[in-house]
Amino acid sequence: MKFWLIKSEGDCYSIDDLQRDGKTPWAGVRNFQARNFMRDHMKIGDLALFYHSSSTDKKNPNGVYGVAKVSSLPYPDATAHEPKDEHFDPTSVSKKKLAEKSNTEYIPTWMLVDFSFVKKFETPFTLSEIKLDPKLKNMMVCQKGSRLSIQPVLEKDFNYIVTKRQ
DNA sequence: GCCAACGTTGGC
DNA sequence: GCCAACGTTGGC
Repeated sequence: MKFWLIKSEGDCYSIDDLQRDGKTPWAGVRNFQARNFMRDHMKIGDLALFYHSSSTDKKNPNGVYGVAKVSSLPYPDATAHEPKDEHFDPTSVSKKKLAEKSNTEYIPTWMLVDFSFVKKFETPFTLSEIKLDPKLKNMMVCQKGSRLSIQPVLEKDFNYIVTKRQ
């Protein structure tokens, strides 16, 4: 079993949205490294820290707001082929057309997994808290310029953060 | 709103 | 295959 950190902009899709929905497809990831983690390394039951990024609201600082769980096998991200979608990817569409024309198998560019709600922390474990804690100094998320929206997390770091919020 | 970091694209 | 240009992320 592995552990992850998944980022979402809090005012775009928050832990509250996930709690309400119960489960959601993690659509819109358009970074190969992040996709590879979902497609090649996640297993059903893996746990992830749910991180809110890019907050401008002081009342909702950036940080870990709760826990989510991988709840599906990887499958194609349909939003990549929806022209109206924010994350529409014309390159992936032409790849599909080319495959159909040449009668070869189409391998979807973008794959995702579903995440289901596990818990919401009573108080978020903020980014500044992570940065101040020497035990967490190696976490990817607190390193400068770390833009990766899906990151692997060490089990000890995962447990440390979750335990501190129980 | 600014800007550093960094992934991706495209010309050569 | 290099690298400049460009777009996006995300912290501040």
